Amino acid sequence: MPTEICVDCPVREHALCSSLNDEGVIAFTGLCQRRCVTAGETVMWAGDESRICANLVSGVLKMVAATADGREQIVGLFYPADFVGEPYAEEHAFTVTALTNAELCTVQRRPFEHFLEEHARMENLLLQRTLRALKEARGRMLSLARLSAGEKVAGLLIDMAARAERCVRRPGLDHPVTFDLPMTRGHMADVLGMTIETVSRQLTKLKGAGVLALSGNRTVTIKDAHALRAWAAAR
Amino acid sequence: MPTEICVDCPVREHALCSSLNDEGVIAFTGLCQRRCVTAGETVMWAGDESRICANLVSGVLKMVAATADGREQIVGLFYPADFVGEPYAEEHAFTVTALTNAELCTVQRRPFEHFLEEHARMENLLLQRTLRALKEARGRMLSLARLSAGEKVAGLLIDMAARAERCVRRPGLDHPVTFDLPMTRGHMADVLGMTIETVSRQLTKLKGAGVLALSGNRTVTIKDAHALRAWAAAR
DNA sequence: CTGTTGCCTTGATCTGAAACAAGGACCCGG
DNA sequence: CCGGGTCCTTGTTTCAGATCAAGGCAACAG
Repeated sequence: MPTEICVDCPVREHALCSSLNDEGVIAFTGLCQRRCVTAGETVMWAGDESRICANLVSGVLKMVAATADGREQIVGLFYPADFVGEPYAEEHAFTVTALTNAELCTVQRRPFEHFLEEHARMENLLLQRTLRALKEARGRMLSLARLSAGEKVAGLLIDMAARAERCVRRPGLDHPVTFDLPMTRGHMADVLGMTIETVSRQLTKLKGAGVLALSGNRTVTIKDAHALRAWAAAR
Repeated sequence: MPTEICVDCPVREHALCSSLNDEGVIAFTGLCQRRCVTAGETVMWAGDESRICANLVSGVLKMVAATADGREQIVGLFYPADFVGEPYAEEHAFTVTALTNAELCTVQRRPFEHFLEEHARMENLLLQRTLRALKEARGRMLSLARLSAGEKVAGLLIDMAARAERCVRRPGLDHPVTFDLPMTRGHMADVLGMTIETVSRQLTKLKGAGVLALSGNRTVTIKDAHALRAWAAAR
């Protein structure tokens, strides 16, 4: 039977742990440690020794790549149940920072690698997730390199809406949908490889075209999902 | 003892197969089939069912992502010993095409997935390689989104020189090094998210600055590796 | 109530790279 | 030797998005 730390875990069915039987969960729990971080706190620093990995329990994290002179690019976002960290790497290549308050279930990297050896189903699930993350990263390379500002913003809105929807409603992105952006304009710019000003202008343009309504800085209503998709594909 | 197909395999020590003992190699060989492709031939089509995976034996392949209206971005290059394909995916997300004549050692996807289950060391090696590919893809996201044309070209030259060097000489990228570019200007542009013209102009600029010498379309001499690195980091 | 701070919008200007256009070098087949 | 590819370079023009600059607005502390 799973130990106490896990019984009320909100991501028990979705995180890597879902690959384990009760016995496995008990063994894994012995290696894990819960950790809470506050918004803005950095969990892993690029260049530091890769000592821990983690399953994200709640909150949102960003992974940031940076040039020597300080230009930054968000190269990954992590949501609850996602796996974070770089097993088999000696040091972290990127910095991981909390966008919101967050809760992590951390494991030491070495013991985790060893644990994988003995739990093939978890290793396999990690492989499948890594392959999916790789596919997603490649898709984003296309987007960063070849889409216009308008396409990028529209695409990101669709992604975020889908993710927000999945939490509250069944899928199907049609007819007015209202949700809160999980990030600031600045973070959107960092994800899309643009500047804050350009993101803001594109949102204003979308509003002017009657595709969106904006209220406050964070709340968005998609008034015309069809038009938004067209915008994402062609503008 | 490995079967005939493998005894003279040039990547036997570097491909996924290196994780197998002789027994494993024999079993794996039973699933494999050699296939030769000519430059320009497409090996996997985006949208097609994912039916095969492969180890690249010789040659170079590109993986291309494309928008609906035809804009393209190379999201990965494959060199000998690299693993190509999308296990656990129902269909290919990207198109893979040979840049040069190439030789592949192909496996049916399903039997391969099944084989992995029974050969944990190969699965683990694939996991490690996938993690490394993911890290590389993320690094390229930074480059695509935030570097200038000059930085991108200089960086790619350094990468290609390092890869060429590794084949002929010991590492150490100092003092004049001459090598052949493994791709056209057009491919460089597709990798870097730019146009042919801009690539060409940057090379001309590098030549003018005395950092490079160009002879013919493909042959490059790095005359000042230090300056080239500076160019990659700052221009 | 007021000053501060963080986040967002909007306007004006600038600029790097794309787009467009023309021509050169090389290769190959006939 | 010629004609037609393919690939590369170079010049000119154009434009999307960056940069610079100025406020607006809400939340919050004092």
